[in-house]
Amino acid sequence: MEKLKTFCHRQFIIFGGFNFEEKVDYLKQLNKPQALAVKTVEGPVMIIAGAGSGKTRVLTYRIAYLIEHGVDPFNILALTFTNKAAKEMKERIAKVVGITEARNLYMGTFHSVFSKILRAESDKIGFPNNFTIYDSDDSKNLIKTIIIEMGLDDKHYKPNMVQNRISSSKNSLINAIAYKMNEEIQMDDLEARKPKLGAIYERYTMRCFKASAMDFDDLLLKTFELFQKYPDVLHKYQHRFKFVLVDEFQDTNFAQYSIIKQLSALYQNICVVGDDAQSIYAFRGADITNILNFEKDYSDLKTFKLEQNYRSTKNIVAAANSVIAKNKHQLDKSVWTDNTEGAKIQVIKASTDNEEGNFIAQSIFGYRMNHQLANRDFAILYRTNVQSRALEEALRRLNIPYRIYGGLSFYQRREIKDLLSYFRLCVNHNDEEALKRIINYPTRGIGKSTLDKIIIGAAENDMSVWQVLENIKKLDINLSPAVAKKVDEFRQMIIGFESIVQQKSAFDAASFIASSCGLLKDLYSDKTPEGVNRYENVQELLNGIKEFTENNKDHKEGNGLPRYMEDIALLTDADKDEDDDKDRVTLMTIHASKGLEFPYVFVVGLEENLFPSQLSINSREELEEERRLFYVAITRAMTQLTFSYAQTRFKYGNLIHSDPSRFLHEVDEAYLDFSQAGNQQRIFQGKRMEASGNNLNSYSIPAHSQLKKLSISGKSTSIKGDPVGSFQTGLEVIHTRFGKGKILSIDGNGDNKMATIKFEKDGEKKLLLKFAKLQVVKD
DNA sequence: CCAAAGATTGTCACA
DNA sequence: CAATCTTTGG
Repeated sequence: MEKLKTFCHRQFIIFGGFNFEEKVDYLKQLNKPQALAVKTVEGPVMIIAGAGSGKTRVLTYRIAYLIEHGVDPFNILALTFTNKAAKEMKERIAKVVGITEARNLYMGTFHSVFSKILRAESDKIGFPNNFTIYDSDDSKNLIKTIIIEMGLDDKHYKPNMVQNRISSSKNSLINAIAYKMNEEIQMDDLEARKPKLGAIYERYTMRCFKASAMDFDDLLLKTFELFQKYPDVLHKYQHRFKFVLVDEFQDTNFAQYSIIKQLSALYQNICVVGDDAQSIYAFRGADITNILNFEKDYSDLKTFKLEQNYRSTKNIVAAANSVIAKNKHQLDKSVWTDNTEGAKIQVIKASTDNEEGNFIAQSIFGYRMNHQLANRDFAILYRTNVQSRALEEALRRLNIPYRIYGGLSFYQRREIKDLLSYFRLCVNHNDEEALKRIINYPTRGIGKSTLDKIIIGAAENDMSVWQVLENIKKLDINLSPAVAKKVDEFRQMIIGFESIVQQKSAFDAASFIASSCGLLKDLYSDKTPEGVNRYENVQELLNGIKEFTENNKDHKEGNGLPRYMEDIALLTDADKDEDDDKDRVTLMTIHASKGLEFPYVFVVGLEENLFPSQLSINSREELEEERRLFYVAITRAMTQLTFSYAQTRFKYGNLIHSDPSRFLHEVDEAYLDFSQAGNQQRIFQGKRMEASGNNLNSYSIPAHSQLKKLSISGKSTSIKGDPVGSFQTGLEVIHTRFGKGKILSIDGNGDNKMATIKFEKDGEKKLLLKFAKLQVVKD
């Protein structure tokens, strides 16, 4: 319980250190709106909580307040956005009301809470209680196989697109039947020349059912359907959860909102906490209008606004406000702070992504020295995960320890998924995706054509894939006896594993399976660095299982592998607690940083087409979401904020040029400090000229291959340097594309200086010296 | 059926 | 670039 997360460290010391005697005082620690929000416990309540306004504190104390006023923790449901948030809040509540009380709270993410309910009520919806939860890779694979099976072109029906379509339908509570019956949707699909989407959706649903599997979205959709179809079940949970609290309400989607409404319909003790300015998951179906609907759905709603920011300096708060003011769609609210003025936001300009990394690493090094800071005081936030690489290299060069959150999840790594697939298949034989993954890994002579035959056999006989294996001799699916024998051996191996799983602890079963299926040996024999790494990852997984086994020795539901699998299906690596006491710089995406705070924050890659993302600049809504994301990034910082951008950056192996992000211009200049930004001012001027009709777009050269070639040839100075002045008439030069040529004349000034060059091959060309990247021929 | 070489393609955030 | 899919020769 004492093991605290690095980021909440500070907050915890300030607000969390209550013991039992002190607990009476906690209300005095709250400001007026906070105290009201805590004490108004009956009826529907909405708390609009600005960034850093003590939202978690309010939620924590509200729950503590409920418990102290006689509410049984057993009757409280608190839904959070991440497992980690749930765990942390539980720890904080335990500090106030004691561990025994806190333990009975029902707290978790929507997905984890509803998966538990679905397992408990699985018979109602025709699923076994050991159903598998497909992650998005599993469902994408399945969708892809279905598209191919149906004889459709996967270039036209792109699996990713189909998956998104199905996912957003589910998030809007539209199941396959409703999808096919909805005329509007059918028209849309017809217009998009994708009339088979409904059929794919239907088949996908059927296949998941056959495999006893649910995807993430099913956990919501099926919970809703369960409650809708079985009023008695709903009634049970309504009585059970007399008080419902929802954190990060701005990020709930329609399905989640609908379930909350179902659950709280009887007592109406529903409290939602959120900030419309921090809604950053619309892409995943989150719907800001839930906040507006909430007012409509509950006429006696009481709304509280938390507007005092306790986290950041005046400068940071003001900068954030100046940015978010650009958004049209938002609730009326003004965040302010009593904190000190603080330093201005530093703006760093770098010529390349690598240089950006170096600047930031140096900057961290400098701050740390001058202000006696720890590594954990720093966070580097970026828009996309790929950006972490240059930063990592730079930090490593300066020996600054760091920790990356996100990226490829531990549980998504190939070797981990392989081993987990064995476990999954033991727990649920019908798990088609798990079976496909391991039936021939490690190789045992069951190739693609055999697998295809089995899958077709399953479809033709209306069976699960496993059932085909069970009846391999009876069914005539055209397998040679030798191959059929191999398949049967595989089946028997899994059955053998299953009996171990039933008898032994999770760790004993897991390590037995890992070694006897041949996976460990296969990885061990691979001595490449990646192979060694994979082996270590598997060991790490096994260590995790060992820990689980130890921790659950006395658990009433045992410490076997099936329970472990339920536990981890919905974990992300943000939930893995490891090395938290190590002092490291944090690297993460802005999305992952939501809810966290750091004294020193770097927001990097502030470039057009990166942040805001290229895919978001076409619609006002998407751009506003990007802006909210920027707002989230700014408001993570407590004392010092730094922005940075690079003029060139590698993307898919090509060097591309970038303009500074429009968001940089949206921050009121009064809060920015350009002294580190080189000729930043000139760039702003350039932008203005461009806007006023001068069409010479000097800051967006397309991704010329010349740039790349030149930088390889070692003349990187010419990218950021200023070679424009050194050319004169008569000089022999080499151009990377046009080859050798002679300068005939030069005209124009400064950045617009243009040379007329006669090339040996291509004749006369007029080139802007700034971009031509000419090399002088030396005799 | 398999491994290795070659071609293709994604192209943003996450439970 | 890197992950994934397809082709090819054994």
